[in-house]
Amino acid sequence: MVIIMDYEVNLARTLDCGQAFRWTSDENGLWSGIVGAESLSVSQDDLSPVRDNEFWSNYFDMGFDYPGAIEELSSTGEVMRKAAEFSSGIQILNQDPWEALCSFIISQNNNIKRIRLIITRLSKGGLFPSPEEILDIGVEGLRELGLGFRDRYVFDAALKVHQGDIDLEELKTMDVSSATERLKTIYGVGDKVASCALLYGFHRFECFPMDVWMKRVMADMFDGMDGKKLFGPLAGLAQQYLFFYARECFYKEGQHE
DNA sequence: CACCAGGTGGAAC
DNA sequence: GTTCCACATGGT
Repeated sequence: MVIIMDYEVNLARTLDCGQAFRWTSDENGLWSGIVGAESLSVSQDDLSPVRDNEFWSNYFDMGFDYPGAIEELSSTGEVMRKAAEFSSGIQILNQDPWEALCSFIISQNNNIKRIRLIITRLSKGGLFPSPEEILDIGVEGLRELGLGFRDRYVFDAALKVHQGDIDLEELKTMDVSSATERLKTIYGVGDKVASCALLYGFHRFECFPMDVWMKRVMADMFDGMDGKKLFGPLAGLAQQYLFFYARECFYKEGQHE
């Protein structure tokens, strides 16, 4: 028996689940953001600006078969089925690779609120700075923007991209393990940041970022199993669902104790 | 005023 | 190989 679940993009979940850091909503549920040189305001009630525009349709990953993916992930067990159902509507955004890389470098040993704060300051309300602009800001300038000890990390990423040691276009064509190793040559980029950059900036769904939350999830809900092996080509999506489910339900106060 | 946050590099064992 | 720790800074 095939169970068809009704699927609808959930704008708030998609933009506020911790994969992107530059979207804000007003009290009426109007979401505004800037991607590259494009800006958009959109609401759950009217997603047509997304559906009818090639750029935004791609950004919101409208071409991917989420209902099918949910069905496939659900077959791995009841916990995953529940998490996918709870998180249904979250799309994995096709973010700018450079911005995603920087954003997740900044995310380390940091909280989401302050990650947003720093990225907003870096962007000065407009475009996210290019590698060259980061170099121009300089390590001291980055420190003044509140990056803390991550200033050197972002600077080194900018330097390596600028010099061509890291070729973002080439990364798109490389297999995941090679791309991971390449990204890890950046000072301050380890397995977790590399996998976030590849998942959110390069749409590599087999990446399974292991942060403190996902370590808890795999230990508590999956008997310490390897998420990458368990969820395979859809591991990244599974991770996003489980991350959201963990934070908003499973470990939330008053739930499951 | 302590303690924490979508980790990582480096030293010590 | 593994474990421990400093790292800046804004929020609670």
